[in-house]
Amino acid sequence: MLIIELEMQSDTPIYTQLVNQIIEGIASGRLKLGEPLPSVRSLASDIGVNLHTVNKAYTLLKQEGYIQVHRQRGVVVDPDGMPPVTEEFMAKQHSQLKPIVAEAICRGMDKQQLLDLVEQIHKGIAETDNEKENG
Amino acid sequence: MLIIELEMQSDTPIYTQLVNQIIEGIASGRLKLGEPLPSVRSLASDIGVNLHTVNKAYTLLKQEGYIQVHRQRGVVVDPDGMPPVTEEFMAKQHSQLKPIVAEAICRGMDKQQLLDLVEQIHKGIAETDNEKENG
Amino acid sequence: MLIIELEMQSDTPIYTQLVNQIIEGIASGRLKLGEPLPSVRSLASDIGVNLHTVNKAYTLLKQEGYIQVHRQRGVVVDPDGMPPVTEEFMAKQHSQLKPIVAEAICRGMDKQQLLDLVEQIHKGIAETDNEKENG
Amino acid sequence: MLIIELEMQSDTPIYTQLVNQIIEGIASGRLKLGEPLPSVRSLASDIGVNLHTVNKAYTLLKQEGYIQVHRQRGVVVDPDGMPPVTEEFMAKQHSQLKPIVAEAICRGMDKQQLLDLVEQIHKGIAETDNEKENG
DNA sequence: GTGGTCTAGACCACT
DNA sequence: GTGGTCTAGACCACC
Repeated sequence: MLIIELEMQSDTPIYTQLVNQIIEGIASGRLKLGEPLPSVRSLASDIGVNLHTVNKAYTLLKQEGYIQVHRQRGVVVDPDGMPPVTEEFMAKQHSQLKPIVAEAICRGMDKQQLLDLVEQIHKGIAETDNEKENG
Repeated sequence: MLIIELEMQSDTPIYTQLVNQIIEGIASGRLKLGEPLPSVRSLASDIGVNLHTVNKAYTLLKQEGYIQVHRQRGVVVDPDGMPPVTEEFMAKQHSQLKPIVAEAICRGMDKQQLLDLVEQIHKGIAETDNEKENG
Repeated sequence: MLIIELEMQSDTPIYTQLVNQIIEGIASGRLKLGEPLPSVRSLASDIGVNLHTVNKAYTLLKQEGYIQVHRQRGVVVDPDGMPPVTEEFMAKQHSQLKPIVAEAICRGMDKQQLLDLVEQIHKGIAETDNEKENG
Repeated sequence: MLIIELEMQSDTPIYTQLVNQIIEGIASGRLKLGEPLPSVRSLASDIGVNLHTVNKAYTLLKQEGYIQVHRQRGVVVDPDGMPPVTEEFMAKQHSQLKPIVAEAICRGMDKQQLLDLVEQIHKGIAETDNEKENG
């Protein structure tokens, strides 16, 4: 089971934190394709948030193609694979990264430092992935 | 003068878009240290938003150390330089980058593609800077 | 509940008076760590000011680390403790105290009188704290 | 002559900075009773601010009894001595000190640290005073 | 119902 | 004319 850690005083909405952590779970391999996720009800009670909040997160993940929601089988990580790298997605990545990169430049981080940071984050997420490959 | 382009129907608050674009302006060298920014009122009327929205953006930029409100020269890019790379800043960068990297991994972008994207964005911002150097 | 007393004709902005009184409430122990504060709207209507004025006070207190906006519990005194004594804070204290001390010297208060005044104010704030300890 | 140092990007109005620095000049003994101050015009041009700003500072200092303004002799530190410690003054000191002390308590400065800080500031101002005594 | 955001319009302090 | 403050009223996102 994926361990969800929420910061209730963050400015990031809870449903967004949920979405992010589930996507990170998939990216890291802790959640495998086809693997079941807890029901809206049980997850909501587990992490102590409103049903609507979990529901919103699941709805978003479904819309973007990360999960499937079946009446009987429940919620599962989409067994047919992840959504592709669309132009729309690239545009979103670009617009999200731009202000981050700009701020880094302003404060004097050079390009290599920034790339190192991204690489470090990538490693931090993907290393569990290797365990999956070997497991 | 910096050209501000707002997306009024974006989910990103207008004041945040303003903050980002001004930071990008500084990062790109289009806005130089000590350079004056338009007054709250004139910028607000120029871009067609309320004065308070611009004021909020300026207040945030001031708090983070990007600009100063000089009693005689008005609002200027902080002539004493940009805020440093603090631990707090690195933590913010990390938490902002993490979900972006995770989503990229999920969708099958490999590490190099991601690094290339960041590098491309970096170039896109910094190239105006070079024009300044050479100009 | 903390009793807020505002002087509407003071030259001190209302939001600053609010910030000060809430900080005094925490210092005196009348507001404990983790204790909830009234919502922006209810406090605004209670003390008869605009919602934005209260909001500005809360925003400042949040930025300085005195309070948190918890997504479920609402606004609370930061349960993780108060902000530390940073160099920046000491510098602010110094620059605020300097003109006060200078004026006292001019008017002939000697050092001991001044120290007594500070001690008296300190007691005045901290004594409620003792009541809490003993109560 | 008193050296005036203004911070144009401070949130403290320039006229207030002027008032404070002149009072500190008197407190430290660098400005003696009866000593002449520069005219509004010359001071304004010296420090590069508007006439009105200097005028406002002098007006306030006169109202509080720190200086005298004569048509012929010009502006002088009041030769008859400084204003006394009135109840009104004590009330002002109290209300100014209260939020400073409260914030110090919140952040964990103990009473002695605070008293030490005040004493240190007092010394910093008054030590020039001794030179006056000996001079 | 909560805080967050935006608008519109007003007054004041400062320079 | 500048920024700072305050008000009033509105809509939205979140829970």
